[in-house]
Amino acid sequence: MPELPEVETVRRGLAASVTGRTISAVTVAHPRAIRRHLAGATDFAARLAGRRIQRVCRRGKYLWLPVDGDDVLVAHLGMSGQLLVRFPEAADEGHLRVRFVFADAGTQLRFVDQRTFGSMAVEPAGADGLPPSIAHIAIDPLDPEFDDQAFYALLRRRRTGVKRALLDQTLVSGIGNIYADEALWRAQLHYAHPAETLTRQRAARLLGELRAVLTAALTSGGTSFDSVYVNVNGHSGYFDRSLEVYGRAGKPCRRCGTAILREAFTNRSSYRCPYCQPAGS
DNA sequence: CTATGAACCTGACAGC
DNA sequence: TGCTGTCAGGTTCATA
Repeated sequence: MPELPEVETVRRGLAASVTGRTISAVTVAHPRAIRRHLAGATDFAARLAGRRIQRVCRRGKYLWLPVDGDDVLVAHLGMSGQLLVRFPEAADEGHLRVRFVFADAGTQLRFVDQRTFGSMAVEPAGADGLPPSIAHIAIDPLDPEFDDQAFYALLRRRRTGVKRALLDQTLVSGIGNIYADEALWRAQLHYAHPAETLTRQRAARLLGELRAVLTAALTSGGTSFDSVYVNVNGHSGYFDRSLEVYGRAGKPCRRCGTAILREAFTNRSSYRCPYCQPAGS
């Protein structure tokens, strides 16, 4: 599950259902799902068995679960990963990759991932409590520690288009293709606007719109066009109904009525209103 | 440093 | 009913 609102929805679900639980057994059904755990499946399972989950944390699109001892279980959902809380008798999902059984609960945690771009790993926590493997990931805009002024300065130092900058998880995290396009539409910015020439006012407007759209999506439980993006109970969010540009090629802009444009961008798609977000804007 | 493309996978869908 | 091509909320690496 991709972007910040969807991952945060999963984090909240996990926090409510697995915090304080002790893992009794871990089964890795597909080695690719733990490819970032270099020591392999046996070691992965052994390092979690008998450990109690203390919390469920998130930065950007990454989740991590500190367990007793000094280890953390790090997870990234990639494009199609799901973390599901299921009763043991529920049939295995077709793309079940890792199963966590608890000693003290009637449910299991299952990592299901069709495309296997997601992955999990266990590692020792860093000095700051963050998993070392995500030290390169910037803080996200909903984090209370986010420094707006520092963000403007870093943004204007980039010699690239503003959307590219937003998608760079080392500059600001949690934003993907949907919410980048939505925030740019709200801020009336063209995706190729050079980051270095953004005025402070426009950068502030953009950051404000980013926070607004991420927060609104979170309230709806995230964006979901199909059953791939679901919370821990397997239910979809409904923010797709509130999207202004993403996926709306040819449909009228909700602000001016002009047909929304879809253009190739970095091996994927970018959506914009040609009137509200013309080249150069 | 930035930019591009490809790679990693599976499945859904459109068009022929 | 196939088949082929295209596309998908991400990250990372190699090559210019």
